[in-house]
Amino acid sequence: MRTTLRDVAAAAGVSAMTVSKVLHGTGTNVRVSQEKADQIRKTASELQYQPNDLARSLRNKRTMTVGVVFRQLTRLNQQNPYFPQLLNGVMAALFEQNYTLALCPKLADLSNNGAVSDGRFDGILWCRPDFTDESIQGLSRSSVPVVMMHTPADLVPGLSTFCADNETAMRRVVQHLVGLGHERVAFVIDEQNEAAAEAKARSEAFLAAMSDFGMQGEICVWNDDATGCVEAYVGTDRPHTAIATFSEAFAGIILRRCVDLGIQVPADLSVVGFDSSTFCETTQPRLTAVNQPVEKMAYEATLHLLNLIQANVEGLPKALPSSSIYDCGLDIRSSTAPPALIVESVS
Amino acid sequence: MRTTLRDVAAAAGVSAMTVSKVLHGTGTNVRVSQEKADQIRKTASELQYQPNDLARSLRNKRTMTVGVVFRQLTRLNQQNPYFPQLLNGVMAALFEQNYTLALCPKLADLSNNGAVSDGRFDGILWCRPDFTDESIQGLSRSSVPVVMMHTPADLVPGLSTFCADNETAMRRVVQHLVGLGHERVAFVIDEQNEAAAEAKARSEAFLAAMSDFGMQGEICVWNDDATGCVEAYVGTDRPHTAIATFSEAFAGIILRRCVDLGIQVPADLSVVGFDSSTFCETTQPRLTAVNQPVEKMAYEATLHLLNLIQANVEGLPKALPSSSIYDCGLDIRSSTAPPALIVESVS
DNA sequence: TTGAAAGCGTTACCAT
DNA sequence: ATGGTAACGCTTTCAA
Repeated sequence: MRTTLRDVAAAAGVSAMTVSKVLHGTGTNVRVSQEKADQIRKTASELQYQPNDLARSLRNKRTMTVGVVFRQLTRLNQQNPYFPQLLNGVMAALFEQNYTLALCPKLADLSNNGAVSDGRFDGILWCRPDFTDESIQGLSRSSVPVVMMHTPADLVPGLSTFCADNETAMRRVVQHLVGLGHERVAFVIDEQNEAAAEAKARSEAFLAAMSDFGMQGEICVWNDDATGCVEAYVGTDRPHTAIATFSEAFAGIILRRCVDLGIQVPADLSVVGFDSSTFCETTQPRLTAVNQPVEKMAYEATLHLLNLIQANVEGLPKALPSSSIYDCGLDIRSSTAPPALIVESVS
Repeated sequence: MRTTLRDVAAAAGVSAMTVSKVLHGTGTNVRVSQEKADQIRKTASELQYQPNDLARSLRNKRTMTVGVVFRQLTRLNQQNPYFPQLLNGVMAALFEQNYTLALCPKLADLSNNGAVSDGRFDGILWCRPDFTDESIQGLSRSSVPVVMMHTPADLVPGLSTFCADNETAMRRVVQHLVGLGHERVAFVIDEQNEAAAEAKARSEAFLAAMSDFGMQGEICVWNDDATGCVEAYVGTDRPHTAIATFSEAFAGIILRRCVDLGIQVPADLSVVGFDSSTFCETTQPRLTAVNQPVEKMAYEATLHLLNLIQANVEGLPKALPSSSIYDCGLDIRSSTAPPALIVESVS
């Protein structure tokens, strides 16, 4: 049996609330004599009293814990630096304010229908942007603050969003590729990300940018092991001379695929990734990629969440949701070059 | 005001406990008619009822959350793969059993004196092996299961430990270096890890192994930016021809330091790291290192913890603590070589 | 098959 | 300056 506040109170010959005041000192209105306070602390220590945080949280409606729901439970590894970057930002913001970080894949289960607020968390950072209409509803009804990462503005009513400027980013990609002389360009999405909110945003931005240059882009969805590479690019009559991808990690997979299939990058095919981390320096060839400041975004999103929580606690009225858009530059490396030869001109 | 179980009960015209049974169905002994059950579920959904997990956990004494206390709050990055590896193992074990992972630097605060069990966690994985006598006491008194990583057996009475076989590992390091012809070898610990439980273990193992070869090893503690390199290794009259380090990350720092100072590795100095991850492939030169299976250890330690939790829940008697020792091979790469020239023979 | 009441451990309010 | 009482939201006896 664990010792409770009451045990301490009994042992010290005072009431439970006196002990509570002394040990957790919320009270301004309640004063305890120094003498008694010392006695209580001594007794608590002798009895090895451990306050039950669950009970405290239940009363205080405060857990000092933030839940992070991530898109996909991937392993942390060099091939996919996105998740570590995200966590770095979140941890930096959380830990300096003594919050606990909870990783809960269970919440990400969409069968939950966005049932997100169950008292365990003071706030939620939602990094899983593929949702259904149902989960969108659930999210916007949440009784605890929710902040969305990688979500275009106004997709989820009432919630603040932190998102890349996909329009400008894709425009830069297209500009770069077209500037190199490419005319047949595809935007390739890995199956895993097909349902992501940003997949739509980037696809549309890509098509629009291509169209502005008087060209027609193509959207492809490929299997997670880039089977599409095999299907479409064996032989010399390749449908595109350049492809942009939804993620850095997927671009990496494609590069390896190209090696397998004897496709020369960038001579035969130019490849552009999304998210430009140190990983891009390690690929063969080094990967040209859109530079999304994931860590910064995560840090600022978390900070924003903490502010919302604070406002919530202080009973302030709900602030209006904000949309933060992050400009993303294009880091040009070695995986893009002019098309080697015009196999067939577009007339 | 959030809707509670009672609101649902009132709306459905039944009692609170009936609702509880229907929605969380613990009861074998209590039966509710299908009709009423459906009605209750319908009402709950209409009212957007969200069970409060805090209250449930308080009653059930179960949070389905495991706290991970780590040694040092470092950023996740390529230069220090230890933490990602650890998390991979922990997550794999936890998430497949639907547990939530909590990262709580607050608990790591030693001022806590090992006050570790506050109801929020069903169990704790302690990856912060530098502790005081006081915290050791606190840990072994914990009312929830605690499993120790990186802790030599029998250091904390009553707790299961998962630890590298430091003795064999250091012996292998010494054997390799001595085999190459080195006679003046140091084991270098970064300040940050000076208090780690394994620092002592590895130091002693190193000295013993050296002694077995009839040589006297030296233990050095260096500043985290390897200032020791500057102090001791500028000029040609270097005290050692080879150094082994406490960690892979620190070895990386030393390698960069050597570049700054014009020390050739491995010609002037051989360097051996601890923990052999992909990082060792990226250093210049590639780093010879002890191969500690961090992810595997973390996975198995977490699994063990979950078993302890399960036993705890089922009211089984406390199992005897176990000590798991992991054999660590030496991955020989390019940072070790025979000493270039004997500057001064040892008589 | 169902309900009432008592608690889990803590804290807030209102007395004294 | 201190104590009694109620409540946070849920579940578990026990009784009907």
